Amino acid sequence: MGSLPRKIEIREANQALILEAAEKIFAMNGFKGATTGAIAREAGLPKANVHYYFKTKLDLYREVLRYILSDWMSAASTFEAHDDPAEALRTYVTAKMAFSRKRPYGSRVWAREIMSGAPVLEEFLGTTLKAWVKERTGIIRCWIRAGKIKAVDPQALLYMIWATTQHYADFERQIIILNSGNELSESRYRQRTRQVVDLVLGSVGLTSQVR
Amino acid sequence: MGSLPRKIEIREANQALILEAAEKIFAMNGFKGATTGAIAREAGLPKANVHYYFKTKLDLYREVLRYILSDWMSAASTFEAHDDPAEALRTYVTAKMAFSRKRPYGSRVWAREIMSGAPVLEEFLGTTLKAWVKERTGIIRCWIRAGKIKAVDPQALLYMIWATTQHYADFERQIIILNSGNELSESRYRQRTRQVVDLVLGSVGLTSQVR
DNA sequence: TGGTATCTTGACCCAACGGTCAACATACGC
DNA sequence: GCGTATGTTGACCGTTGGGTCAAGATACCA
Repeated sequence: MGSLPRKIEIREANQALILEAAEKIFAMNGFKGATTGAIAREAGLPKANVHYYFKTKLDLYREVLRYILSDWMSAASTFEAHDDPAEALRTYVTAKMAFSRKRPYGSRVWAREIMSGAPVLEEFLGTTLKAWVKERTGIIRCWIRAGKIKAVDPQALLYMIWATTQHYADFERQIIILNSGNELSESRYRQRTRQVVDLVLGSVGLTSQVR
Repeated sequence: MGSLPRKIEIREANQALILEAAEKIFAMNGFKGATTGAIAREAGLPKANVHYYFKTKLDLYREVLRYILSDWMSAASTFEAHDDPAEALRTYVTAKMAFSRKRPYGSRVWAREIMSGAPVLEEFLGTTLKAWVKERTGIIRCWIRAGKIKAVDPQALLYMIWATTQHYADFERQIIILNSGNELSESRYRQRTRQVVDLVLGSVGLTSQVR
């Protein structure tokens, strides 16, 4: 199948397998609570094999976070795709909701890392994310000065968007239980995404055009 | 000092000491990641003493959750304190923000429990909380029918309020790092509380009277 | 086909874990 | 003061944890 040497194929396939298993186990139990044995079991490999591809548990954890970060940043980049605040916010919130749906484990690993004091993500938060926030709050301030949206605190708005969208990943279990044990269907989730968009737009004084 | 027998005094004081320490350690590392040794160290007691007051780690964990729940429910009860939606929402959001400020560890233990699949809280969520949500969404639907607020999805609104207010406890570390390493001062936090209230009111079409 | 680099794995090591226990200390009713 | 119930603690136990290793299997190049 693949044209590249089989050895490399195997290596990448196994690494991906382990990373995916690790993301799930770390999401479930956090860094300290996760065991390399559980990760190996989840991946269907012997423990020693996990340690062959990733020297230590911390190395593996760092790799998982790096993997999540790349997806997070690509959702983040949708923010400035539009000039119009309504369109920009709608696109961003929709992208974040999609991320929560597609990678709930990733979101939970992130949340647990922060709750543990962000020992690994500290540097990223203090540099890349901080710069991102500064830029984005600048854009929001522009919108306010231009009278395009209500005068809200940009950071409070950003945090509300993060919190609300990530809630659907991090608290998925709670949402399911409150929904009588049923997962939100694909169509219900799309509907909910629209409702969240409407709430966010409403919070800055923009009424959704559809209604 | 105390008029009640010293033995009981000692017992309650030690239990409270251990519970507080446990809440912090569980918040930091989750159930599996936390160790009874770490809890004992945090409480300034030998490990065996912790096991004297709480038979197993799971017992202690359950007790910590029960302790948190009582505070959570008292914040929840502020919801129906007012007839006017603006006043009710303001009061509720303010109470939840105060809870996040006062008991950040409790909020994080809750979050971690849910992310682990809610093995212990499952029953509470499926009964008490579910009933609470049903009642509250009913109230919100009333407001909508009466034309007092915009027609938003009640559950989506509730989840947004939970997510946003709990974000200030669960992601405290991230917020601090994004704030150049400084905690939000008491006055900044009060200001932020008002900003969050404004966003929530805005999302349902109510403009804060103050502005 | 033979040699080398990479992959696979059961067995193993030691530290740390949750939990127990027996010996001792303290408080309190009598 | 004396006996008993409660509180305190270092030492200990069996298990599980992260990580290692050496011996074998597999893929690749010449």
